[in-house]
Amino acid sequence: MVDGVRTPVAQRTVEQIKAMISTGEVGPQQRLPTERDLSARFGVSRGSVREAIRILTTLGVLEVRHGAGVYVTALRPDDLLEAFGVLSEVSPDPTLLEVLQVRRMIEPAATAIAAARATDEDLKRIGEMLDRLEDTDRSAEPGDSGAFDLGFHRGIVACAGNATLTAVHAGLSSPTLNERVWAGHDAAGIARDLYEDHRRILEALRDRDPEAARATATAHVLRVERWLRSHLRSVGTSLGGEPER
Amino acid sequence: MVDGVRTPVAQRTVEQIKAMISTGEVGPQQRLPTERDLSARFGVSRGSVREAIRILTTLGVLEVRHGAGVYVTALRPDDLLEAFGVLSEVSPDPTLLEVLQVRRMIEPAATAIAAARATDEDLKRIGEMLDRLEDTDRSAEPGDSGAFDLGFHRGIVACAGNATLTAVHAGLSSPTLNERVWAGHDAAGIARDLYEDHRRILEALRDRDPEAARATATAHVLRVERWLRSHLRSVGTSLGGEPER
DNA sequence: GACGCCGAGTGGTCCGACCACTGTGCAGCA
DNA sequence: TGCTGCACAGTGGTCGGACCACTCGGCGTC
Repeated sequence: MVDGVRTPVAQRTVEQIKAMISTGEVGPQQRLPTERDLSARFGVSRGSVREAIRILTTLGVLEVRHGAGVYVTALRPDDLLEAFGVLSEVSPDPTLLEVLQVRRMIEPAATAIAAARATDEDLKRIGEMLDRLEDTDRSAEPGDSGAFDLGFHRGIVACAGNATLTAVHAGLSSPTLNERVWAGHDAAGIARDLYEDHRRILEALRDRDPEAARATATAHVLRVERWLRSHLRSVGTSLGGEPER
Repeated sequence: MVDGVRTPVAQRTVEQIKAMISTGEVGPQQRLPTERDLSARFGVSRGSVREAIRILTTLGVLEVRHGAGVYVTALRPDDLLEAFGVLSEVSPDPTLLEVLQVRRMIEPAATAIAAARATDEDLKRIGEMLDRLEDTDRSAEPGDSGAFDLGFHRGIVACAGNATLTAVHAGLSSPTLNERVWAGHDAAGIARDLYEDHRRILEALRDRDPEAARATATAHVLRVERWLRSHLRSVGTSLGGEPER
């Protein structure tokens, strides 16, 4: 048995754990043997088992509960796409435009679906999110404002009832990305425009008007995109800024 | 409900490394300090640094070369979304419908953009892909057919010139997922319809007609989606769709 | 019966050692 | 001179054991 290829232990362990899942030895939501048991079972060190678990955790397949054990997730799209967010955290600025372009494709469609599907509680929750957004927009620092802006849009997308869509959208609109887009937007004076956009979107949702929802959402993303484009052009290429020299 | 500072060391290390990247201390393609150096610099054990590196490697941010060092990837969207594929490997069938719904949002828009941007070589390449698809469709096994189908659609999306979009689309149309959708489609006899769809899309692209491109692409995805829905229903699955949380 | 403490078991972290691989520079050869 | 080949230093890969932090369930108290 000459195996010419030398497979890293951690990688092999990943495969073994995945096999345990796909063979049904442990199902979704169920608990995995302890790290020490797996270590003995696979004949590798505990550290290697931990690295394998780290990988699968990052991929959204496993979930670790300190002191309680390692569990298989429900394997839903939102579990598996959670890691997706790094994209918007480390990508260079031009990528932000690409991301917005993708959002321009999915957010209007999602908003249209939401207009047809949202329950009264959904609308109430989204409305409250918007109220808080406007409150903090006037009083607190822009950081909080961004969080509620995020909540507003995510709440709408969630109403579309498509977990995959929700997860993809979440990845394209992480807090970090939002922050990078809006850094200094208060001074730019387009806050009022955004305020108006949000209100119109909410009205369209309340009217249960998919077409209006699509149109208002499109206009909104387009406004952000255009603003970002001109902004990037004006400041050049200062990604993440240079902190203290 | 004050959130304490109980941040795990490994997680914090991930943030610190990400910070090194986003501040530009280490750029794309560049080499990171050694594990031992990072260990000393962050004041954590080498094992924890390794776990952090594992996470970032899984996310496509870092790349490890045994004996040579740890490097930052090009940070292109396709690097960062490489791990995206797990979605289609372990997700339950109803997720496939969700995925197609998302594709219905982005693929028509992408095709429309492609119609306006595609070069002659692009069109030539896509046309050849389609020829090969039809050839294998008639002669070889459906597996190859799926590969060319994938190539056709990916080629179109790539013409849109948005790497993020390309990567997202790739994640939503991995070979594994494609295979699951089309398992048995030859027997279902809709191959001819798809053939027709593809030809119309290509014609729209050649006409540089964005609206036609959008319409034909929409019709195509819609056909696939409808086919899959009826197929899933026949085996007793139903579309989930109730929003979580 | 309800409350609260405590200990066993689990993951989290650290340390130090050694193995496996890579790249480089020097010595030896043609 | 020019190239080849090997040794070495540096890097990631793996290991084992030790201890810390957290969870949870059982036992005692009230």
